[in-house]
Amino acid sequence: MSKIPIQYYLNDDVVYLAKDLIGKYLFTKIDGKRLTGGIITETEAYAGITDKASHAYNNRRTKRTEVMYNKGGDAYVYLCYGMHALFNIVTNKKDIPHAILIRAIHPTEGIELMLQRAGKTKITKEFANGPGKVAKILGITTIHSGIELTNNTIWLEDKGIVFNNSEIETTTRIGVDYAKEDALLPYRFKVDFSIANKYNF
DNA sequence: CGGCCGATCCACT
DNA sequence: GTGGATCGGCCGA
Repeated sequence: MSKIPIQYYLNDDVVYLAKDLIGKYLFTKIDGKRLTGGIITETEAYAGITDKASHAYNNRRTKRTEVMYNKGGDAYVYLCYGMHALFNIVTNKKDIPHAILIRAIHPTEGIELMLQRAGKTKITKEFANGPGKVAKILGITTIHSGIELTNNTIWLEDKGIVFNNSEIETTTRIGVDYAKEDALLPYRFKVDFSIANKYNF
């Protein structure tokens, strides 16, 4: 067990962290018994009060976004389009509302349970390639917003997987056209399914 | 209090 | 590649 410690999440460079999270393991044990998880293969950085794409832009504080102002290492989960839970990791110090959206994983642990949660029978490259799907197969819902990732419900581990820099694609973020010039920032990082797959984790 | 819409996904063509 | 599902959060009145 090599759970990532709280200090990791306090780093003040959210874009660096978003890229560094590629290759880390994300695990959940929602019912306290059964483990599910996989390797993070896609992330997006949301850089706080100066980032027009962030829920915390212009220091906006609401009941929903309040957990983004916690110190790094908490989960921020919110509902999108009325039906999809989206899982984010809060980073940086208290009152600096940075967060990283986990957009895709490469499933490795608890495959049967994850297939069951998704209502699928086999793993394809489409299985865990969107943020709504990731939360669904891991059993994450909005009730988990605000919990600490150093506990045993949702946590990350570093097992030493490092992708080559050339294997990590950097692009603009998805679905943030409303953020105008900030929609052009290179804050999305992803490893293609076929690349993660060839390592045969 | 009413109305708009989103850090999406899937079925269907 | 397109449109419908579906609802909490947010804003303006």
